[in-house]
Amino acid sequence: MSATQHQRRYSISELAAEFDVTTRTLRFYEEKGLLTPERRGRVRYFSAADRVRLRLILRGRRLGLTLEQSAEIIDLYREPEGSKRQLNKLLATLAERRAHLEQQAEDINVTLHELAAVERKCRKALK
Amino acid sequence: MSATQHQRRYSISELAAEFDVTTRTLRFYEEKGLLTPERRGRVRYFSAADRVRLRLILRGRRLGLTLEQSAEIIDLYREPEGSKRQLNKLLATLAERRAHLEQQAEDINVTLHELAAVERKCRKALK
DNA sequence: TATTGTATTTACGTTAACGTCAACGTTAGT
DNA sequence: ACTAACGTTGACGTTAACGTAAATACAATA
Repeated sequence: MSATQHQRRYSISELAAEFDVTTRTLRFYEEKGLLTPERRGRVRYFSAADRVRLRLILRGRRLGLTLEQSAEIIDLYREPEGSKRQLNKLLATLAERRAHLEQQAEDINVTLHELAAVERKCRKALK
Repeated sequence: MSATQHQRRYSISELAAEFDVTTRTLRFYEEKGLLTPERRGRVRYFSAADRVRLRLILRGRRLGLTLEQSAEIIDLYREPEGSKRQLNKLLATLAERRAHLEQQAEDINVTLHELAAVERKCRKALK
């Protein structure tokens, strides 16, 4: 099925260091069901899939999303399945998310322009 | 100096309704020093300047900023003044903010593309 | 064997950004 | 005078997203 499977696993501190978060954060995300590391004994080992999910979670965090919202988005990434009704609901959710993101993009644009204006004034004042 | 001065004032519920926030929120923002309504007796009356600040705060909120961060940004909008050292520090702050915003913009772009891919799959599955 | 390093669970603490009463005052209309 | 609508000041409650500390386990190493 799949090509060369890299069965690479990550210890909690490894993953924490790579993404610059604490181990507490990773355990917390597991507690919330966002990460599902394998256990060897009591010790956690995170998979490549966990790593991807973590990346998505942190991206959401940078955008000011709650964990629940990030979880919802990650959920969207699964193969779209289900009844016609379910698929339509999924489309609606996607539209909502997009609207949010576009609003944010607009906010960013406006702010960047305003900050640029401040910067010009500032440079002018420096001369 | 200034042109026709609209000395329009806003009651707390007026402003709350316009921006779709609660009065509690506005009082909270005042408490935090982000809004400084005039008082007639005990009653608050918000100025056009307050209205602008509120707009900025809410924009920041949509971007996931804390009130403190929004306050900092609003602060940047005052006339750039002070020593050369102060101006340089201001420039540094501006650069920081811009970096953040550009990171967010990038995150949004990536996410939008990913969601678009999901949407395509979804529409395909609907046929 | 003792220490160091890394991991675990449990559990209480913290901060931001409000929500939610409670008790009360003022003004306009009936 | 009574009610309704709108305002006020406390002050305690709530939720998310971790921080932090305590007690414990296990492995490698000096």
